[in-house]
Amino acid sequence: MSDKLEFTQEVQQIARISKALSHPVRVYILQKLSKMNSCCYSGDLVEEIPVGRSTLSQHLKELKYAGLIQGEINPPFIKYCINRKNWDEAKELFTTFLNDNNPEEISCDNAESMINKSTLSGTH
Amino acid sequence: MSDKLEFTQEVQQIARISKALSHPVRVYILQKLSKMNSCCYSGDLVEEIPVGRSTLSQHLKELKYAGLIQGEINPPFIKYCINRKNWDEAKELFTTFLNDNNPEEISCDNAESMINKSTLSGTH
DNA sequence: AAATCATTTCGTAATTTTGCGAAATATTAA
DNA sequence: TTAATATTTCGCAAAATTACGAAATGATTT
Repeated sequence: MSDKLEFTQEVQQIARISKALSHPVRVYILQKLSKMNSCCYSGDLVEEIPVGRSTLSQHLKELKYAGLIQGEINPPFIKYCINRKNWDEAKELFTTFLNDNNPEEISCDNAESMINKSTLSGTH
Repeated sequence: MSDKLEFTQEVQQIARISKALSHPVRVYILQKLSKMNSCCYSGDLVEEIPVGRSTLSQHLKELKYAGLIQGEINPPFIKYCINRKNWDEAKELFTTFLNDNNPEEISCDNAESMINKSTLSGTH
């Protein structure tokens, strides 16, 4: 009851992948690459994305680290592609996470003791 | 061709939601809340999650700001629930993003000029 | 060998995130 | 009114993220 828990692999993986998806540049790259069978030169990307070359390189590195993309070398160019296997795994992971709802079940302890509820506004 | 682009609403929204999902504590909370019709006291959560009360409060605030949860007041308790409407919107958004692949189509410019490709290892 | 080219790594700075304890807030109980 | 309770806000520190230009890397062309 009062034991702190270790997060499951699933929770940690979703957090890790979400972190990779937490920047517009990286979402854009993934959106583009996931739609193509082929790959993109970093040089092609830098022309359409409003960041410098070294910054783009960092974002690509992060996506590579997260396993979502992979590179292919053809010097002096480097092409990046979606890592289909991991992309499909991410797809599976998010689909489960987002759809595994049981809105009928009530599982929270003190759930029934709620009276006089008033909805909070969602301000910040 | 060389014009820098503004990111679409879709790309920005996915990045924003992903940021909210980019921490295990927040993923855990959402996983739990999305599975219940009811809500959770912050006090219930702090017993199972390995962070202090003020830190938990901050995570809840972020999820509230992202629109994924909402609070209900029953002083001195505050219950948090999933914001079903926005949760379903997020579901829709990610489903589209993750499944809108066209692995057959080749759309990258210099795509055909690749020879001698060798796969990069996914190290960091 | 020297120049060129695409990309990455390095060094650095600004900003954001994460975490905690102490203090503040707001309601209920004594 | 005072004490107790649950949660949030504040102040702060450590760490991570984001961004850029300059320098380094690695391969090709002259």
